Amino acid sequence: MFGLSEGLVCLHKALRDGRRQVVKFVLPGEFLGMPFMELYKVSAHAVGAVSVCGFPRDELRRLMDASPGMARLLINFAIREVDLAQEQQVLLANASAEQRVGAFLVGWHARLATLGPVSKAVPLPMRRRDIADFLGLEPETLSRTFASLEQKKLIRIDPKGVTLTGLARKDARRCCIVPGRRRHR
Amino acid sequence: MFGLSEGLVCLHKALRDGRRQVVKFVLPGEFLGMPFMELYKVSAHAVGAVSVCGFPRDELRRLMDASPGMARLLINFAIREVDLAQEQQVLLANASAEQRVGAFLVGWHARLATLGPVSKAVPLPMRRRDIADFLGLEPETLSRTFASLEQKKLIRIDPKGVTLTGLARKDARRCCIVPGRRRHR
DNA sequence: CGAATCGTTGAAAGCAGTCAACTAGGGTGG
DNA sequence: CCACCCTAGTTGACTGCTTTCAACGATTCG
Repeated sequence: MFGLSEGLVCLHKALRDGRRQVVKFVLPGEFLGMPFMELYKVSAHAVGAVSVCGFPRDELRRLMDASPGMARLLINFAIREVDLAQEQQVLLANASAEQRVGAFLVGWHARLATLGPVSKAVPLPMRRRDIADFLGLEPETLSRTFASLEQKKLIRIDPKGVTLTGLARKDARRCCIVPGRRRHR
Repeated sequence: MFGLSEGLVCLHKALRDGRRQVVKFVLPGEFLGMPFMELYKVSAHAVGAVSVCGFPRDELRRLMDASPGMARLLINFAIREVDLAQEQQVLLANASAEQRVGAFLVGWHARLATLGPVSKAVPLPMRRRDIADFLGLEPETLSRTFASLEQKKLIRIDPKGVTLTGLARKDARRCCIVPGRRRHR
């Protein structure tokens, strides 16, 4: 099991036909995968330089056997993972391209905010294809959606990221939970 | 935390606009939700008659504190949950309607097989809307896809289920992992 | 038997995917 | 330092799958 101390890692599943499903973007302070997963069913690639921190499985197991608190910690981590995955299911199954992108940008901004103070300028170090594969879209559609959001004055496209000028937390909720209908019109 | 001893339960998230995302169908012998999840973020409704078996949280915690094996058991359960959810992500993000339905039928058949001997006749006790919400489709699309699969002699539509006449395990793989392209044509 | 819901079928529209061409950016070598 | 190349990203045109709206059968339950 590994933890990420610096950089950005992209966890994905290869679909054997060349397409990929990006499962998660891992930020510093988060775990790469689940502990004790015998056979990792996801691959990982670094976005830029990273430094990781390994926990030997045996040692982790000893720690867990010794202190029940450790076990509960890992279970709570697992619960959050499940919840995240299910929220992503909701997004992938029910949201339009614009809703997916909006929810991603707001969520990404919120996650970066947990690492330290951030401005409205949101860096996007990963490739367009990574974001597209995360959202279940094609890079072309992602690009078009960015352009559309910029025309609506909701974002501004920067060299290596975007600036949020109209999207707010509520928009994330609106994107994945609420709005009047689903997709289309 | 609850376990299901008889019947079928449908776990879903309500999206506040009337739509739902069905997260999982729970079969006898499986858990409803995750242990220790403070606030369940999914709802559940029974499909037909069910009998559940409750585990008081405190007792479960004592059990876990007492035996490290118990903790590992729960973590392994959580890992499977995460993997299941991620596989579903792959399906929702990348598969066509036909692939989703095919993968669902094969997977459902396989899960029923773990409960006891089953024939090629697969019962579908849940409503069409439940299946549709699970697969991220509309009931109309699901119905059309069923009809299309029947015309291709891959299934036969029975009164309360379907009979698999051409779908095999490999088709599930083909549906969620392989084929030449993605959706469309 | 009637009513209400569920499921199916039909027709039309829209969003995203595909294919293709073009632009921008980054890195390398001359 | 500039020219070149290669990749990433954008934009355009078009196809088509899925959704939407609507009406029609089927089933279940009172």
